[in-house]
Amino acid sequence: MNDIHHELPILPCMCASFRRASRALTQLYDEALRPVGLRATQFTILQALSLAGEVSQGGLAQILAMDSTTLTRTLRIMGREGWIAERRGEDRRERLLRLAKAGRHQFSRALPSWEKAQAQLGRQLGDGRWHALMKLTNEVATMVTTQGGLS
Amino acid sequence: MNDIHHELPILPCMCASFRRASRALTQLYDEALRPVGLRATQFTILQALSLAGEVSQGGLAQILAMDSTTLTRTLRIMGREGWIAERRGEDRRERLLRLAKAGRHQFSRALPSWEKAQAQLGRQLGDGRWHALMKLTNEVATMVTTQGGLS
DNA sequence: CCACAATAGATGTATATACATCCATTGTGG
DNA sequence: CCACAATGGATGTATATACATCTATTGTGG
Repeated sequence: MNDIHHELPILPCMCASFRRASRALTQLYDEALRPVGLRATQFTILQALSLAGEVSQGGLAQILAMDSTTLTRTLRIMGREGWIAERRGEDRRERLLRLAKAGRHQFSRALPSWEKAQAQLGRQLGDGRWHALMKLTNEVATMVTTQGGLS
Repeated sequence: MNDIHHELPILPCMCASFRRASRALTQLYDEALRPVGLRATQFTILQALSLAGEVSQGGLAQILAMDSTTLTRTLRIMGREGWIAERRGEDRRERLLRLAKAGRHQFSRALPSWEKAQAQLGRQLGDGRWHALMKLTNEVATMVTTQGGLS
C-alpha cells in the first residue's frame, strides 16, 4: 500500500518547483505535528515568537515574509487556544505579540515531533544538501523581499 | 517608499524556511502574471498540462505533489475560463485533462511575463545558485513524496 | 494647532491547500 | 456471477494566503 513513486518531472518554473517542494515538506511536518494538534504554520509562529520575544504583528509578518493581514486570521485561531498574549504598544495602532504560558507549553510539547521530522529529512538529504538548502532558501527570501521592485 | 529591508533572520525549521521562500517567490511571480490575469498556481497548471499532454486529475496531482481533491476546485475555476478540456477515460471514474484552445492561448500570452520573472530572479541568483536550487527543490519533492512513510 | 498624508491592523472576498467522508466505478476472491 | 475491497473524484469543512478597502491612529507641513 505504500507509495514508491518514480522521479518527479522537473518543473522549469522556479516558483512552481519551490511550491511543490513546500507542499511535500508541509505534508511531512504536518503529519509529524498532527498528534500534537499543530499545523506546520502554527508551529512556525510559535517558534518565531519563541526566538523573537515581543514583536508587533507587522514585525512578525516581515520575519516570515508574509502579509500582515494574513496573520490576523491565523493569530485569532491561536489566540482562542490561549497560546498568544498581546498588548497595545505606545503606538496604539500596533499589537505587540508574545507567547503566553500555554503557548510556551504547547511549543515544548511539539518540539520532539518537530525534531523527529527535521532529523528524518536531514538523514535523507545529508549534511551538504541540508546546509545548502538552509542557506539558499534564506537567501531567496531575503533577496526577493528586499529587492522587490527594482528598476 | 521602496522597501530596503535588512537580512531576514534564519528560520531553523526547514519547512518554515521553504514556505517563507515560497511565499516570497509567489509574490514575485504573481505580480509579474497579474497583468495577464493569472495566479502562479494557475500558470503552473497550464505549463504542466502543456508539457504533459493529456493526464488524469490524479496524474496531474502526482506531478505537482498535491492532493488530487485540491485540483477539483482549482480546475473548476480554470474550467469556467474555458482553459481546460476534459473527457472521461475508459475507466469512467477518471477525468482526463488537457489544455483547451483558450488554455493554450492564455499560456502563450503569459509566457513573456513569466520569462521576465524567471530572468529577473536568475540575474539575482546567478547561474550557480539557480541550477543548485532547481536540482535541490526537485530532489526534495521527489524524495519526500517517495519516501513518505518509512520505518 | 490643523488639514492631510502615511501607517497598523481589521474586514470582505477570492484562491490554494489538505483531510474526512461520500459516491460511483472498478477489481477480485470465492 | 457476487459480495466486498480498492480506487478516482466530489463535497464539506477548516486553515493559509493575499489584495482592496476601511478605520483608527500617528506623523507632518504650514
